[in-house]
Amino acid sequence: MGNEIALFRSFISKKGLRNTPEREEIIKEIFSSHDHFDVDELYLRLRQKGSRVSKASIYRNIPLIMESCLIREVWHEDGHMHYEHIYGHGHHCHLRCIQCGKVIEFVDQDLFEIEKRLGTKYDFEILEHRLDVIGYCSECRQHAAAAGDRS
Amino acid sequence: MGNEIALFRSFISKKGLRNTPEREEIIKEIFSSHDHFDVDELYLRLRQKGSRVSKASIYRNIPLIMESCLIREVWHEDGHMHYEHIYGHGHHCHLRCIQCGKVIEFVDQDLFEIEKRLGTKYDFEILEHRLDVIGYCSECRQHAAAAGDRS
DNA sequence: ATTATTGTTGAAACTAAATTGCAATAGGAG
DNA sequence: CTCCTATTGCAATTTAGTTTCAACAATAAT
Ligand SMILES: [Mn+2]
Ligand SMILES: [Mn+2]
Ligand SMILES: [Zn+2]
Ligand SMILES: [Zn+2]
Repeated sequence: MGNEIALFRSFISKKGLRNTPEREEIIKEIFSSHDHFDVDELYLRLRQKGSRVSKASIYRNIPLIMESCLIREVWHEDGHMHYEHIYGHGHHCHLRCIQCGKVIEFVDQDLFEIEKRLGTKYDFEILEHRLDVIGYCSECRQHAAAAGDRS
Repeated sequence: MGNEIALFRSFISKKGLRNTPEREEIIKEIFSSHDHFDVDELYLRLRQKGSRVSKASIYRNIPLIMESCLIREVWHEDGHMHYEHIYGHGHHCHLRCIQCGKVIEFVDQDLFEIEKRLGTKYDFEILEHRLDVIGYCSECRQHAAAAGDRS
């Protein structure tokens, strides 16, 4: 999978916009890792590799990368937005540890049933669902138990 | 239901904090409507009723009101956080129209099954789930169809 | 190849949400 | 009532995100 660049290039061209080295650097850096990311992190990663791309350019290009369906917003945390890949990643939801921040991705077919049921009941044309399940992972629960904080 | 005030009062006392007229005004105003709300809106509602409570006090008290389980964060939209009642409101999820902003609250028992399944599979102690289902409501779909935008 | 058009860039200014420092005030325990 | 210290309003600050602007560069036309 190194197709993101080509896809984004053609998306940009089709919109009558221009392919620039900055756009290439940004999209490459985003897809150089499979993790969830945020703007600041991405900016630092680019800088560390010697790129001179500005934060303004990242902020300006993220909406385009979302529009091209390569990434999407996942959650707003610590005062800023976080993103993840869509391309090459398939639909999934998140199980998150409130203590250590661990994230587990999962897919549950029943959610599509629920979606369908809701669409019928409330006469909605449903585009997507986002389920976040939050709690304590096994490590964090063990630590808490050892410390005697919770049951 | 006018019990929120008493509950918050005793929560504040138990924490060794102080009950003030500002806290009373804020909690009363929050529970004077059943709608989702944000800080600015709440501030304006208070001012219109002649309250002199500052925004800083609202920002300082919202975390306490959340800690007392009377309200919670629902979603971050238009650059700021939105909240909703928990007390007197029961757990529910949201179906939202991406076009007009309409929000429908629903409860689906299958979600608790999914929760349970995930807890077992990934060894998590689950605290809660949040499901947002987004799409177009029937009115918005009709308008779009009339305008010939989508199928 | 040259030129014209116009989208893109980095830097800096700006906006708005949320937080914090501070001096004045006021709960509430004793 | 007295004292201790939490809370308040205000203003300053911080930070995410947007916008302005002049220099630049991708692309199409000539
Ligand atoms: Mn993910
Ligand atoms: Mn709700
Ligand atoms: Zn954990
Ligand atoms: Zn609608």
